[in-house]
Amino acid sequence: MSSPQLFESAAARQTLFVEVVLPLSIAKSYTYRVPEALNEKVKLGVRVIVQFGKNRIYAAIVERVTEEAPLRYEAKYILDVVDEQGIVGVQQLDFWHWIADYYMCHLGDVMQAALPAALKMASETKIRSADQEDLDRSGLNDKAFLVMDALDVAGELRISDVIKILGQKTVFPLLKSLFDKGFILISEEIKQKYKPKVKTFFTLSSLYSDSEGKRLLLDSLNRAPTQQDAVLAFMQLQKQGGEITRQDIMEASGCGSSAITALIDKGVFDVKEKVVSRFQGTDIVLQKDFTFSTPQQQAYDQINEFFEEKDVVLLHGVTASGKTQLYVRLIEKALAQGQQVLFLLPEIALTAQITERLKLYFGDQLGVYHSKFNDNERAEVWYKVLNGELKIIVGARSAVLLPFQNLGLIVVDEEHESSYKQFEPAPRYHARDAAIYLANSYDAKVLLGSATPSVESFYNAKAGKYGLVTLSERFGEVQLPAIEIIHVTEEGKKDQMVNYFSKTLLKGIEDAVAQKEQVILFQNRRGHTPFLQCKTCGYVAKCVQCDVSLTYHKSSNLLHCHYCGFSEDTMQVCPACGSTHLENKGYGTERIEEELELLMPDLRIGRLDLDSTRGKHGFDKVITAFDDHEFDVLIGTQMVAKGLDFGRVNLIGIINADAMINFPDFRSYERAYSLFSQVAGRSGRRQTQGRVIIQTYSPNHRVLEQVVQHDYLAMFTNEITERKSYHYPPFYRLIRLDVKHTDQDKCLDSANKLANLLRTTLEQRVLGPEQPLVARIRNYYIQTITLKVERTGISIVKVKELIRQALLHFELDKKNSGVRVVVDVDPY
DNA sequence: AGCACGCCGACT
DNA sequence: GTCGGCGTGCTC
Repeated sequence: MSSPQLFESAAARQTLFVEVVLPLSIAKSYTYRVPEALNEKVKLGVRVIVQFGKNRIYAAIVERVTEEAPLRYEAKYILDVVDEQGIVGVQQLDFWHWIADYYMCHLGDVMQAALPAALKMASETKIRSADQEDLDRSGLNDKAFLVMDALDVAGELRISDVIKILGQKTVFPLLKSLFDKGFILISEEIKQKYKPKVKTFFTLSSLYSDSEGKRLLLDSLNRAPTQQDAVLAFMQLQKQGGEITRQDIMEASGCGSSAITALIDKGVFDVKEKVVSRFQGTDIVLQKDFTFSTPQQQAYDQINEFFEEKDVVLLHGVTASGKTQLYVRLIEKALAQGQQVLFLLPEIALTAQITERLKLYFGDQLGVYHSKFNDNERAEVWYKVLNGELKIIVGARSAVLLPFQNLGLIVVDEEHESSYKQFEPAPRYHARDAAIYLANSYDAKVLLGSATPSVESFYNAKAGKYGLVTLSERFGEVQLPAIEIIHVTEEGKKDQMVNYFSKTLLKGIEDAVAQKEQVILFQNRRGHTPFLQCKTCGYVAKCVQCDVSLTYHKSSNLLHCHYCGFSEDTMQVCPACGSTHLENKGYGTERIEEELELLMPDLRIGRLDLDSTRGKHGFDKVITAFDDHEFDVLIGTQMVAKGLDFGRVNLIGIINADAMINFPDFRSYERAYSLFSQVAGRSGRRQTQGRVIIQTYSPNHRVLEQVVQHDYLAMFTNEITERKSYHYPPFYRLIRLDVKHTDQDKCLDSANKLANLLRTTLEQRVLGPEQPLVARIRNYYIQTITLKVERTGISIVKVKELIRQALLHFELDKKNSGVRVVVDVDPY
């Protein structure tokens, strides 16, 4: 028997291999060999530097460490190990696998979505002149000469720079020949993008720590009054305690930066660098002392009771019923047990208001995470979640992918929101559903909250799969708003319409503003005019690469495509027939704003849509301005519905309800119901009853009746019967396959082939192909195949396996080459 | 995702 | 004849 020492050294000499996840959309998994010197360093979840392909270098994540050498090929060596500790744990890796499996995408896709860019690291190939003076350049051709000239000037060039300089794509052979001849050096440089933020702090040299020293110091500076001031200011600051920066001293003394530099040179100040957080500490006092109302207390008790036996509880609470306070208490409870909490919100938009409220309660234990944050900030949150420094994360969809350690609770607020689903690119995951899986793996609990739960969640609750808790009383006895329906056609006949505004709505706005109240107008369409049509020949301005009409935007004075971002100059003359009779058809938020300005010139109007809220704080600015009563009226798209509380809003106008209701999708009624209810919920928060005016062409539509009656249950019952008879979720699962190609015929042809392939095994579950609403985007024609899969009889795993097989067959057929297939599981 | 390889049309 | 276009296939 060998001694432990001997055994250990034998292990160290063992050849190790690592299976890694590359940040690429690739189906295969790759194995690298570990140089002996790095044996101790390779661990699950650490990043390793690997060369992949000829000259590309990536930071990959170790998924498995093994002693088995790959049989079919010689493994390349890993070049280095980046991290001491894994930046993801076993649970994250398992979660990544689940997402890749369930949503039918590659592990690399999930890695791409999960890691902040700063942790992904990029390889940048750089070239440099070899500085060999004796080499004769006269034999070089023009292009090579150009490259060398540029290198003399710049010193260093990236390959992409060379491509620009030469104006051609293939530069590699040229660079290779230059390299072979010894003219240049090619270096592969990995740079770590994440840099911690460092601040410089000042302390007084230890020579002057006692009062005698201080006196001598000040005396010695008699002939340098500015420096003397600086030192005095510093001493003053020191008394207040805390860290002192150059900025602080400059502000307190009024001296410049040079005086301080001089003092550093004299050895008066010691400087030390310290890594600081990018997030400002909150000095806000925590307000922990609120008390529940009786219904809140009951709901709280019920939730906890359900959590004893169920993993998920749905909290159905009408707007303003005080859900946030329930969340706060539940979060506190999880924190008390030393657990982490994830609080999901549907959109960046929402975070500002709720985050502020939660920050009031939880201070620095709380971190915020969403896509509008810059990479360094995101990487910082990542590390703090990993090491447990942050206990609560408030974030949008991608926050479920953070490396939690001991998750105890996930709150999914506004769980019905469709923005929890990612559509482009893969992974096309639903954050609410993924959260439920994730919670299960941590043995954590999930609380879904909504005033208008999604039909699936409510069904699950009714079926007993989730606990169901209802909060039906509005906090502080606020009444539900009174909702009026305006029949646009009838009003038009009675001459009661002014363009798109009914006189009732205009009068309502006038009255509200006279009472110093505010108004929100909802029109779910951005831009000015959704399409421009020639009155003479019927020509419509269309996007060159998509099958959609271009929307005129007044702010930019351009025609924009909302699908691909294309824009072009607007026209005065019809390009088809030369007629000048161009008609503006339809209304977007900009046009509503414009016409309202004309009708009521004294009104202060603000706009809230994608265009008016660009930039990190764009949304907050508009919201704050409205909250400060800088506007009387806020015109917006569905952004205005997202759970914002404004004290002075008492009238809501929905300009045109029909577009939403008649949208061709199985969820359109459900969506319309929740959107209208959420919008309506913005009115009448304080003493008075709010008022909602809905303009429509179909006043008797059942959804509108249900909105007026505030009857969620009626909507649910209706929907659930329809879903059952037409084979939709929650009774059937949907999987959508989009077939895309630049050639319309080939697209249809291949789509038919794929559908037939699928039908051989999945039979009548396969529907289509059919042309989607927008048949071409970015020059790609699209055909859609939909699978409806029953919940019993066949396992979803089996179905996905059959789809994978069909896709494999499909790709083997050369005739389908160049055709892209996008799979979307639960495409809603 | 890149990037090389390979096969076709428009020019020095 | 070659340059450079794009389609196809591979990367441990």
